[in-house]
Amino acid sequence: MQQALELQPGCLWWPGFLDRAAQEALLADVRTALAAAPLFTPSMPRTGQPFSVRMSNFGPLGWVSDEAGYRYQSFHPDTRAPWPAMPEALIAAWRALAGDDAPPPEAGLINWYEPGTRMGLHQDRDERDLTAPVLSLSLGDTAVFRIGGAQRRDPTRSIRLASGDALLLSGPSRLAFHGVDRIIPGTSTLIGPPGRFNLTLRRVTPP
DNA sequence: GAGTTCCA
DNA sequence: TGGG
Repeated sequence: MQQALELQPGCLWWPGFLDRAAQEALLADVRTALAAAPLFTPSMPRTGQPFSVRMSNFGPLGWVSDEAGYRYQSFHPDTRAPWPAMPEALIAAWRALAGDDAPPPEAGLINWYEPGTRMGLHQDRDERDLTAPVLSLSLGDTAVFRIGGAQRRDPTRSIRLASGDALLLSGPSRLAFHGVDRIIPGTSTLIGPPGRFNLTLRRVTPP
């Protein structure tokens, strides 16, 4: 495995973690899942304003957001069907990068970024278990990703996450604010239409 | 509350 | 393009 870059304590970045063949295989898993659990448009709590990014999920629990709030639930908000199973390749990536003591992931959020979409600076803190790390895998066009500290006012830095890259938020960076400023169309030939899938693996409940 | 832009 |  490649050497990880530690952007800040607990934030590890593996550029090129997945080779092209592994990216293609994982993309096929994503497409299979989306055939059963189509992308949905989340909306903001209280206001109902839609996100620009569309989402789906793998695994027993999926992250959703609507006027009722942010939460994890076992079924698709539109179809009401259970989420597709977590692909073995994602479980293997978790085992390889999250650490031997991390309990298996329960949620595999699929975010689809088209050109012009973004994700504002936020913390991942809807999990009941905030000790397990969060693992992110990128497929397709490069994203301009921004990460700061555990407080919104903390300074931030920007990196470019390319197709096949892995990023882990653990320890002191588990609650780091982060977001996606934009994606850069035409930087990958993996998907076809311009855009980026981000797959985020999380443990939700205490083991 | 993960929505929204702008300035150097 | 980077920063905030």
